[in-house]
Amino acid sequence: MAIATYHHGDLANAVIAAGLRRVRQRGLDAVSGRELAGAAGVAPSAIYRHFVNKDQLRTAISQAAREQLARSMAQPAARTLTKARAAARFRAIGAAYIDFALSEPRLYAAAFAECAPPSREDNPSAWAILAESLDALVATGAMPRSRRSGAEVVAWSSVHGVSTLLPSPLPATAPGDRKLIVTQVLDGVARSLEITR
Amino acid sequence: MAIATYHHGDLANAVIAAGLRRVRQRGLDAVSGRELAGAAGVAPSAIYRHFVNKDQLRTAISQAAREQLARSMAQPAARTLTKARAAARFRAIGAAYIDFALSEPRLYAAAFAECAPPSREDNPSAWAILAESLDALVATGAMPRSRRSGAEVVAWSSVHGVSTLLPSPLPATAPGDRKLIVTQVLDGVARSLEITR
DNA sequence: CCTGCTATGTGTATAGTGATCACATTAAGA
DNA sequence: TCTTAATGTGATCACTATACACATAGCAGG
Repeated sequence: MAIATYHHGDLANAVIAAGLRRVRQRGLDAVSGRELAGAAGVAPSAIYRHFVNKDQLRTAISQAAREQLARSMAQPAARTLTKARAAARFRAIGAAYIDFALSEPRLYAAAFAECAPPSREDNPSAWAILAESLDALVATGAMPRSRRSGAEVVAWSSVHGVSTLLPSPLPATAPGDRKLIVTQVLDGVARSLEITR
Repeated sequence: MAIATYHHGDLANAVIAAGLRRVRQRGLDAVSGRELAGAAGVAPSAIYRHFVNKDQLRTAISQAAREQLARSMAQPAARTLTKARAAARFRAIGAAYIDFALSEPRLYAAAFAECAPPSREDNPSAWAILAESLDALVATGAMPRSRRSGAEVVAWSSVHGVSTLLPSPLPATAPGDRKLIVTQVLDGVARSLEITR
């Protein structure tokens, strides 16, 4: 943006981007509309042309954070599907999820802030990525078909749980211990879903 | 409290109690110091004699919520320990945790609000309850000793994950489906830890 | 090119919030 | 009883969300 124009042109996205920056540094609770407006070079009240509420603004930021999480979960699908590759990809998706939570804790927290719960419809990409990798497990015979139903929730629960618990309630753990815990949880998921390779 | 005295006598606890009431209705973000002071029949600034910060106040409320959760997890220990009883108790603890999250969603969210992460030291009772039930599983031979190390995190992750995901991201599920999901996750934990009965 | 319509940004105002501080009141112990 | 430290009060400040009347400009149809 060079010369200041009266009309911003893309204020909504600029505000969300500024919000994400703020969230990474200080967390979702620290974002104030005035500050984001200032960062976008605009008067505080201008925001209300694009968001009815501060809550809606928070929701939009949260949604954007969820999209970043989903992007980081995207793993290259192997061309030739084998049991081992399907299992490895499934595991990599879980590891990516946990990695995101550990490397961007505030963004991760914002993504699951109470204000804006994600749902299957709301967040199709992440859910789809997981579902697809589970289908591949069944297709390659790495997981019994009988375990397929509800497997998304079982897998997501474990991964989400450890992602939430690792940074805050169990912060005393050394990086090495962390890695061990992650491995243990991912192994547990595999055992729980009877995944073999 | 009958006659209004200048000195309240137990303001800190009164404020926390009012805060918990507020949290149950509107969530942790909706609590304002002024309101809690009003509920306790005291001037807004009086709170600062007992909490240095609003953040500390939130932390105290969050801690109180965690204590309620731990209380609801307390399950009667059987006198004569059998494999089946140890397994049942372990499962009941997990189910109680999930029940609490579903019946008091705002309280549960407040308990794990980012401001005040619980830790092993901070919240000994819940951790101790879980650890003890795991020890009982090993003692009765319901779980191989090789799976004991780190089992707390594995179990807690799954249970915490589904507790967090069920109310908000997957709210479309019918009560019956919920029950099925809970069963599936608890079964998964048992399989993951190789618990038999 | 003009003319108006509509989306978008500005400035000001209101009410509620966290926080501070000097001061008032009281409980408890010397 | 007197003193002192703990606790509550009231006034005050800076900041925030939000509403509203007004200003500006992009754009469509003549």
